Amino acid sequence: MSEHAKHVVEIGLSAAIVSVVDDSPSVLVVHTNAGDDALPFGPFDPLAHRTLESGLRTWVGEQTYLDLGYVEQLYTFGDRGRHTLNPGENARVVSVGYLALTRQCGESKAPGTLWRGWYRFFPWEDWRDAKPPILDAVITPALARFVAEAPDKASADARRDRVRLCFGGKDSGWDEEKVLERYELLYEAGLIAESARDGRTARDHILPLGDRMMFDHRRILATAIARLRGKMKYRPVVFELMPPAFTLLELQRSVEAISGIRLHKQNFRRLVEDQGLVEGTGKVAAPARGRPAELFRFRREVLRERPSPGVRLARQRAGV
Amino acid sequence: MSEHAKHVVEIGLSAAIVSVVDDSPSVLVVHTNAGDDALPFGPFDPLAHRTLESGLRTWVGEQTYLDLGYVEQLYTFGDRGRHTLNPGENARVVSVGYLALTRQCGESKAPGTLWRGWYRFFPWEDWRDAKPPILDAVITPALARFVAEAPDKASADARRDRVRLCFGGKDSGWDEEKVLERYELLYEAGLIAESARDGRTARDHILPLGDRMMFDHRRILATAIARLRGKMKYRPVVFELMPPAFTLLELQRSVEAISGIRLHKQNFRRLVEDQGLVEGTGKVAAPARGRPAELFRFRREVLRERPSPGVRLARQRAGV
DNA sequence: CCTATATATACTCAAATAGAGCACAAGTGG
DNA sequence: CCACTTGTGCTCTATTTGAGTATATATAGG
Repeated sequence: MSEHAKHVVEIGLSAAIVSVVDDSPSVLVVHTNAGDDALPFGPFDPLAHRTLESGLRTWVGEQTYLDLGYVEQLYTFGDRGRHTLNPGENARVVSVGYLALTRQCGESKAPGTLWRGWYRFFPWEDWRDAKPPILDAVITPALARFVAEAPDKASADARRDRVRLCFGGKDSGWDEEKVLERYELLYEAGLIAESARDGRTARDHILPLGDRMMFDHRRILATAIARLRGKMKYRPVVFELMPPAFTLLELQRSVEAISGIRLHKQNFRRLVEDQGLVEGTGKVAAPARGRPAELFRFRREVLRERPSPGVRLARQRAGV
Repeated sequence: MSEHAKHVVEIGLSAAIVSVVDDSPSVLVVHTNAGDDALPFGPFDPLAHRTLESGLRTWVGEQTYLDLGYVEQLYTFGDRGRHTLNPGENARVVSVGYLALTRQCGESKAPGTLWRGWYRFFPWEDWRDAKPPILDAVITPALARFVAEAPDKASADARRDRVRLCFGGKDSGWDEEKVLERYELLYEAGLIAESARDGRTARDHILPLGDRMMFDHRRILATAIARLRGKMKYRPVVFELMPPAFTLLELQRSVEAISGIRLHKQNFRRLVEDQGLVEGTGKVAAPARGRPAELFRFRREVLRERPSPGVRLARQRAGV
């Protein structure tokens, strides 16, 4: 071994592979023996692959039979204690998280893997129907306790501000992009399963706040959701999740599914059409009920025309 | 060695440490024997450090005697051929790039390091005085050749669109955030020194387009500039580069230095003050010439009040 | 002292964008 | 036909952004 042996680590690649099925944004998970879901992950072999991304595409293709369309690097995590199976074990794994989008859905063809709606892991992130009840019922009181338990006043103030910025307050509303900030706050407040697993808090402090995942995979998924929610607005990435032809309502439902909020229908259409993101096909969809809608397709040309084409979110006020 | 030996790599941490001196955004570089500048970089020791960032902070502190304020991870590069010293050598280094901001400037106290204005590496990125002459003189004709040399029409169209999106065209203007896209285009078009070094193009194809750097460090720096130019707009990171008290013009000059464009003075002040980013100190600056300006300080409270406080760019039209 | 010049700061005005809603069209199932 | 559902066109207003005018306060030089 070389004198640099102590610096030697393994690179793990984790992928949040996302698809949208029936208005439900889903992520491909590996169901493990431990009971927890994990994101598909594999080692990076620097001899076999020229880039990290090509390494990722290869083993994802082999393991999941999926052909990834859009792939984007999220973040590289090196935290000890967040990636070890057993607390005693010395972690030498650095994991690079990726976001990948794919159109294919339905049952996963790979053994041991399945599609899971991502709000199972983040029930407080889905504001489409209403404010998620878990917020008032569980999270807000628990965070109020977290503020109250602060060692001194300055620390309490800081905690209070952080809670308000993450989860909104009287004046400030819900920011759907702060997925990671919210998860990290809950983790650091010692309220979720991973906090106890990583030895940050006592087991009886834990609340039932969504399903836990292996390693730091719930954190990677939070990063993925946040990135997708943000990116959607200035890059036409939603269309990676849509079939070749779709109605504007279907498109809107996908955007709503991802962002977790309801949009104003007319304004959504205006923004999408004014930006030249779609073009009509002339055909109409088979109407389940109601007036049949025109089928649209993505206009690839926008990528050349506009500097930052994306689906701006035209929020719909709650209760309308 | 374990059976995973083939997956074992070294992690290198590279940092673009940025400061602004006299309206010139600067980056700390290590002057190497090879003549090229390099970003400070060092190995990551997973046994000594719990996180990648703490590892970075430690050796940067040791090597440069700088106390880093703001630190942000940029991207993890694993490309073979972009990080090797010699083309024959088998790269087993994955480098994690970081952006760090620091107020301290003046001469660097660390031996072998010095501050360099970053536009030395990207002369086409500084539009403050005028459109950089290198664009019309060198870059535009070279890229026109790149388009003309495309193997077929579809490829030529794609190249033309890419050039226009990166460098602007008749209708679309200059997007100061596309630093990385522009660098990558020049690299892939085989026009810059690194392209030849990495064996992508012949040596006589290379044009004098800014100073080259070691490894993929110019790419990391491009990523850093792009990130900072973008982040500035929705996070108050500029203040990490400002002294405790400053005039609004000094603040504007710093923002202009980083973004590489001129701003509209009155609108800049309106945006900064309306957002509550600064508060007057009551004192006034010693006037070199002209009416003395009030000294302001950063209002830390905005971090608690506003969801995304940042310095919006109120562009000044060229020629005014 | 007066003027040219440079900077600071207040305020106005128009264009573009975003947010909310009304009205009506075109289908389905009873 | 009616109740209901979805689609589509259009209006109205508030806010934000982009650009410019006007005026205040300093220095330097004749």
